[in-house]
Amino acid sequence: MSEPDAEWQRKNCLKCYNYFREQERLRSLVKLSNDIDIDQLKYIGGVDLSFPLNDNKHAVACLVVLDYPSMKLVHSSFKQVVLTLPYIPGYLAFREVEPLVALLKDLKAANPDIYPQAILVDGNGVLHPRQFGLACHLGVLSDTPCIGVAKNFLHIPQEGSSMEMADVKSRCNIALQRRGDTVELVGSSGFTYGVALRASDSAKNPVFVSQGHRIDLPTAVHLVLSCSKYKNAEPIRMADGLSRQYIRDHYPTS
DNA sequence: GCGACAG
DNA sequence: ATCTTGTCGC
Repeated sequence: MSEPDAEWQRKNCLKCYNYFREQERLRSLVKLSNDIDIDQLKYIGGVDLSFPLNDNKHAVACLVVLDYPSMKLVHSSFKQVVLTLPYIPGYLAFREVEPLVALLKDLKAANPDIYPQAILVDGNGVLHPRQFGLACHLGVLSDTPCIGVAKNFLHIPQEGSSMEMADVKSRCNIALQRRGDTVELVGSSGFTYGVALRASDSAKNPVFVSQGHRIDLPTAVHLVLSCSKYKNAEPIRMADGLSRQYIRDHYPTS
């Protein structure tokens, strides 16, 4: 069963708001060189949103800060969100980025000492049709180093067979044998979108790591791996779990 | 026209 | 994204 008016809604949103052009404008502000010195890293952030069941109007955004490298939780904050847009592949940031920027801004004002030197974002960075996913968007708007960590592969239309889902999957099945193994995601244009990373021995499926802002790819991969006990890196697992907990406690069961 | 598509 | 229990393996 498909959803005919989801398609209708998608096309109208794009026409009305020119999100495509907005991404192309902000893309020029992304910095792909490295600002992170892992030896000096003290705090690492994680962000995520959770949604109540049978409710497409509300969500809860969560920011966590963990001590590095102990991965102990040192901060968590939440923001309730009223959603205005549907989820559209390639335009996730327009649905999620604003509350995340607000949470970061509030933390910087209230407790600058624990403001994270880097943030892991649930979604993609430059692994994106216009090389400007949520992790880039959040990084640019907050001027904070960000890394995209996605649990699923986002299809990149114009980049040939090496970036097709079937091809990526088969390459991963062959190359990703144990924790730390990676597969490079390079398009026919020569652009490196990111890597598929096996973050734990027990998780067969990889995460997709890409540069968001002010970080290079090797540093990003190293950092994600060093935060990973399971498939999902601890900062993201924590933000995911706590925002879900918040939903349970603040919204009626449907 | 259909398919493919982070969360 | 969201629902859901136990269960298999180290």
